[in-house]
Amino acid sequence: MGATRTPREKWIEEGLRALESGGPDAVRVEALAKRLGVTKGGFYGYFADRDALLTEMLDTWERESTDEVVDQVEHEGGDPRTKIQRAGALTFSDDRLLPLDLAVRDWARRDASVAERLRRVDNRRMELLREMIGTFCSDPDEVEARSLLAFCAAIGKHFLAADHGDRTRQEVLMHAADLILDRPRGGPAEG
Amino acid sequence: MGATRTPREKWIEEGLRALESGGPDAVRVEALAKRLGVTKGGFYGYFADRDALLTEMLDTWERESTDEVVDQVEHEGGDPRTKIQRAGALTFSDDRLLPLDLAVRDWARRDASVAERLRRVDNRRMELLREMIGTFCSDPDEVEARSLLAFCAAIGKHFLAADHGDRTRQEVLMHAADLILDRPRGGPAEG
DNA sequence: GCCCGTTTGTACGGCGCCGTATATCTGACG
DNA sequence: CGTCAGATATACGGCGCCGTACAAACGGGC
Repeated sequence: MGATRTPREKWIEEGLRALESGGPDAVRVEALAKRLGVTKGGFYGYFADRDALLTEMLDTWERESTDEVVDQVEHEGGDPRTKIQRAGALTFSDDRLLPLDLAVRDWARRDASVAERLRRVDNRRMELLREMIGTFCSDPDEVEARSLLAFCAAIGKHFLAADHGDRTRQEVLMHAADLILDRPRGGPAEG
Repeated sequence: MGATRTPREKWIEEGLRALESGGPDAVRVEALAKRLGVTKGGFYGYFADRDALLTEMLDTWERESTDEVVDQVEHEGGDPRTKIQRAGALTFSDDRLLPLDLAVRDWARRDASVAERLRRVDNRRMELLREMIGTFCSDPDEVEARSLLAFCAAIGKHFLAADHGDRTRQEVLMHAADLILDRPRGGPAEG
């Protein structure tokens, strides 16, 4: 049988890249093919249509955003606090997951099925935050409020365009983390 | 002269509606025309091209999001704290400005000129937050951190899909506001 | 070297959209 | 009631994309 130059995963990868940089509307079969140095000829052998690709892209994203993060964290070990911080760093690091996360987050505002997936993912992340914050805060209502603030800050900082005078965004965020994590000034930075 | 059935503003309004519900890619001349019960015939009398419409839409948004909010607040009077709270309520109320805000915010991630506009708008809003929070907090670093958190929460809550067990999002947010505004439990809700 | 299934390229019809050119309509005004 | 300017409709060519049909290239097994 002929060698597979452009397998399923390649299309999904390229699709996710397009999603990152241009939203779901930028995921176009012919455009992806061009970027892959191929024509769309092979595409319809793997996917019924464009929607099927979008669905598989979301499957991939959901898996990478939850299971793989959890697996990797569990595999590396460490005390609970370290694990949770590593999970946060993985999820909200600037490399691959974050831009995808922001794109999916916006997409979810316009598509109920995407919103449902995001809900599952966000719930798992909130669970991690509750765990971490629960280690130093006993009031459950306050744990929930602090977790929400931490999550909002982790997401919101990328949707926010304001300046901070002499300070850098990073400095202000560290200070905000001090408030959320209820620790004196200048603690270690969060993810 | 013939009566103007579909003046400039109608196109901009409809364009903003499309932006809200489908992002910038959903702003299509012929689609807008159909929703207005017209053909695109008249459109190119008002606008050079589709980009010109997008620019004017952003002009309108920027004006409504800043000047008009400020004017309206100043006009109604009240003590400073009330004014600032009203500004927040206007900006982050759920009717018209908010969905538009979220759409522009996402758009800004992919278009530098939109990002520049958003920066101007966000800076004005941050200024209001600093003022409000400065009324009860004297440390400037802390004012900045709390303002950022408040802003992130106001934006982030709409991009967040997590549940909160028995609590409602609103309850958790009120609790979070207590933390940000450094007040004992159960203070009045923020916008 | 030759089948044969798989993968890829090419060609096609259709659609929705952009922007232009030109025809038609409409209301104000004389 | 006609005229005229501006607003709108219609028609057009072009483009990029979708999904299908079919033809060409490729590589393993014989």
